[in-house]
Amino acid sequence: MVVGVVPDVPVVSRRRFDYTVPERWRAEVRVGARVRVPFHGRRVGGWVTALGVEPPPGVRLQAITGVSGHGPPPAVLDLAGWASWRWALAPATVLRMASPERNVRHLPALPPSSGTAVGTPERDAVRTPLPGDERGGPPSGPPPRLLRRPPATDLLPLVLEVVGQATGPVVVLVPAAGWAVRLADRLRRRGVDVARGWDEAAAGWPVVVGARSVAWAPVPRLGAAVVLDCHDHTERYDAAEVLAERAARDGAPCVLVSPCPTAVQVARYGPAEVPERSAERSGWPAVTMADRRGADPRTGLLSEELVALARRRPGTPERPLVCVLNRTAPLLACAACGELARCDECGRPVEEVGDELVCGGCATARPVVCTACGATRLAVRRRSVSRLRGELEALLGVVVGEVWGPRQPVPAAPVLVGTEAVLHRVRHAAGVAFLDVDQHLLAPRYTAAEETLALLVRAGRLVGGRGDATAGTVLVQTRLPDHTVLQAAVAGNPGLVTELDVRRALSLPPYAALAVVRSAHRPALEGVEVAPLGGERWLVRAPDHAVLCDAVSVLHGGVQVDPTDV
DNA sequence: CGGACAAGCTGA
DNA sequence: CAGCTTGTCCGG
Repeated sequence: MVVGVVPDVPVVSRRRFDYTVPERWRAEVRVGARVRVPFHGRRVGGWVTALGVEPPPGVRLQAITGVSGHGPPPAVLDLAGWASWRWALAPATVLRMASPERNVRHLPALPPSSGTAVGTPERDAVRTPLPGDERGGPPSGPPPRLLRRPPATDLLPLVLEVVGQATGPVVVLVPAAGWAVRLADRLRRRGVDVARGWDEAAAGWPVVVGARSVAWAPVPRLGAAVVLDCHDHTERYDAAEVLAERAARDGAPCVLVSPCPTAVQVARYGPAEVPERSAERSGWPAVTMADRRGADPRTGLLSEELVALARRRPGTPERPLVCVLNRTAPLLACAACGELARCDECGRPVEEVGDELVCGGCATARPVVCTACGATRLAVRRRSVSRLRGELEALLGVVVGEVWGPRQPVPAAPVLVGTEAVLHRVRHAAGVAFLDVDQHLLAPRYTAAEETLALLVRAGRLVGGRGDATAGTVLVQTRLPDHTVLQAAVAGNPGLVTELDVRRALSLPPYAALAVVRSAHRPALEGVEVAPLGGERWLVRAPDHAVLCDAVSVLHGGVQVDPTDV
């Protein structure tokens, strides 16, 4: 018996290596199984991707040295092959995400209430080896649904509805592990059997709930997929897109929900199903703006509106007033009128280089003149974070705690100051104040507007929707009060964000597909546009992902597809 | 990735 | 030319 194995060594995992299987492991060696193999003088892990293969002539095969346990089922192996093409990742990198953290030798029994198994692992299927992006037409299922639901919506009824209608295992993808635990508990209280780990998912539990990696859950064939907060993006790949692709392959219904679907998702899945205007508005938080254009640069972060908010809604350690401030590059503002100095072409902040203002994004240069009032003196708007805490304490007369890192404990204080990470560390807030929301809006990334809206969504969850009488409020301090993201948040209407027009004008996704390649020399790629980004980084642009991914597939590493920091 | 081996550099 | 660094190749 000869099997094809993908070694758990990223650089060589695009190739398949063949091994013989000694008699004692034949029963355990399935497609997807984790095995140990001798490889180039050492032993490494690997995944069986094909059974009964014909080895190339003239190679003397070695035998596998063990079976570690279960691995991803055949459908997930195929999905991993697609994902490694789609995001230019080594197959081993993707397969690790699709494999259990600890070896799983035996699958547990199914829960008693679920009666019959909703999915049985395919034991002897013979699959095409990785990489394998040549796929047959998917079974026709319903098209994915993109639902826009405001931040304060309870999505349990929606999940229960999908679970109730599904004819196979349901995978629910949520944006964070804590959310997954809470949702799973609530589902169990409603009598739903939710898998507690990789092994139970593989055994055929009817519902699997989790963050990112649940997109790779070892379910042989999906009954349905649900993605909550589908706008939430991950670093190397998009888990929501993985799960949607998987549902399409299995002909399963897929529901993607978000308060603020991205422009790319609207282009891919069609316009979102939008709730009634007043219902959506009442699920968004009450957002007020503090226009800081006329503010003194030295007191620019401490507005009257902030003081009023602290008076009106004094925080408690359980429900603090949260102040968000990003520690990023300083911005330039007009010393006379306070207008931010931005690029005429693309609107991003500029830096002073010699006697010119140069755009950090498109490198367009212009003279040092304020476009609003014509003054020629600009002031650096740099923040001293340590000073801010003291100023807030003096101004508000209460203890102010700092939360800057993801690790340190959250201090028990009625007022907290931190970077946007603080929004992930607190569950409830009396109010959230973005002390300088322009830092987020003008971040040098084309997704800055969408990411800022997503931050306002997070803030909205902490304070509650304006339809709730006990809810808090969100304050945004800005010199860009006309920005569509802020207008949309104030109106509780994400439909006001006209991101697609901007993207079309600048040939950005979804009107193009982008990748960043790290290389000392200009990469020689066919059929795509290559432009230098500086610092050994190159921007690759193609009309769509198929062209882009095919082009960069000749490179062996240093490729990031769908980067946001360009 | 990491070992094997070849080609290139250095100092006596 | 030994002894070392750097580069290239390749794995079943």
